[in-house]
Amino acid sequence: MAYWLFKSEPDTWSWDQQVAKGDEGEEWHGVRNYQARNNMRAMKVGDRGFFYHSNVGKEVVGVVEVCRESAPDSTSDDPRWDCVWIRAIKSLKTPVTLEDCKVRPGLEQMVLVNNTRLSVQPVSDAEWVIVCGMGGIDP
DNA sequence: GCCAACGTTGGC
DNA sequence: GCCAACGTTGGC
Repeated sequence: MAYWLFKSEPDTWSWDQQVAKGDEGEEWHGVRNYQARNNMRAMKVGDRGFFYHSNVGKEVVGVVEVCRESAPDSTSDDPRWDCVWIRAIKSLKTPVTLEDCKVRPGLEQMVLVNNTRLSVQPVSDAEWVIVCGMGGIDP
């Protein structure tokens, strides 16, 4: 199973809104970046991801699961843009801030730390375990 | 609100 | 195919 990280500005789409969608989940639409899209195309149903609040909070707040594989983005007429659906699994007991990640040994290579502008990114197995630990949840 | 980093666009 | 101009993201 692969791990990912999804960024959203809480003013646009927050963790609370994602949780409110329940098991049905929500289309992760609006991504217009090739790298982010390619990451979504690589996802499989059942893959897990972190839900990160950018700008406001700047912290990982929850865990999501991919519930539909990549398909054309319903909010775009451009066939280049695909996206997956994700559903909320659980909230972190303690949100893990960007600042925490920057100083945490073992997270030096994390994309969140090194490529601030990529909105859908891969997370390594080791990083997943570390961040779950920081957030007070089981991996 | 500013600005650095980065991606995309379009003229040549 | 290069590169300047421009737009967007996101941390500060």
